[in-house]
Amino acid sequence: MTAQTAAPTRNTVQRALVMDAVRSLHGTHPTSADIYEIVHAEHPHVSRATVYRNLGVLAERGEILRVEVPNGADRYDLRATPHYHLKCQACGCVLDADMPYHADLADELTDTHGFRVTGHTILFTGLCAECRAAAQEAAIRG
Amino acid sequence: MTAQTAAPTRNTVQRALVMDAVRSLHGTHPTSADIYEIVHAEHPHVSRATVYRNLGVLAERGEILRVEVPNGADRYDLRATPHYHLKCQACGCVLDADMPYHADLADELTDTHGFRVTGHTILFTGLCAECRAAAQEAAIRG
DNA sequence: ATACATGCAAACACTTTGCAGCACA
DNA sequence: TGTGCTGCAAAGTGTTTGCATGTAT
Repeated sequence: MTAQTAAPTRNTVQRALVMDAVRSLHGTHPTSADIYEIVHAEHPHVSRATVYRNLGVLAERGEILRVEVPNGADRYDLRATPHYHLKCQACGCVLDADMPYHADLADELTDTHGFRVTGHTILFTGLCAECRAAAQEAAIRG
Repeated sequence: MTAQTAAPTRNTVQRALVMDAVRSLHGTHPTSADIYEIVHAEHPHVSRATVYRNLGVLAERGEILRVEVPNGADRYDLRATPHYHLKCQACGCVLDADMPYHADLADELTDTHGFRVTGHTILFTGLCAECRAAAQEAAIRG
């Protein structure tokens, strides 16, 4: 095992701005676009590429959590402990799931075909409260 | 409840070709690109849009299963019973997980915030056998 | 006959990248 | 003072859509 070279990082203003934006949007599972808008509103010179790059760096460092959503933009959050998510099929919003984390879920795998499992995600799908209400409205009107 | 209008579908040659391609690739979790290539090789006039549209129709009808993979192309398979998947972080390949389906997993949710859960997916991540071997090779060489 | 389906190309959403200049350590 | 970072724009990937034409029922 060679010495793990620490990821070289500089503390740039832009990086701090991205981190601040994520912090300020804590709990809303913002997309990179949301974060870009926050940062860009105050500092118009900051580019989208920089936001993406810094979100990547911060996620790699474990300072923020990247939630990869199928068929939708990646979302970010401060919460670094593993947990699951709910995604609305209608509006695409994402919520944290209030449910214990199954750290040993991979133990249930009977045959991994040589695969080395390092983690897992669970995504619940359905309709959020708002979209459920909207759907009901629409049903009533025919 | 108004009568559920059956999804109108015609049995076109193109639809059959897409279905055949999925069948022939059963077990490999092909992407839409894989399926398009198969179909297009034999029938060059078939367009990408048609393949996408038909994959959508077939998935909606339940004849095939759409596996939505975060940060990667959607994959399709014949197997219609719900099950979980393994995704290699290095090469992006997808395998079926040999693991019982937790039909009542959503019961563990203690607070759904008004969300009506209709389903869930579990995606295990890690390294497939091939990429594991490749990584080891690389480590030995330094 | 008439919708649904097709083919084409353009648009779309999200993300990455090449490159020249800048600035943190 | 050098390498990591930035901004810009362009390219890349995967998918959808507008529209005129075709075809299954």
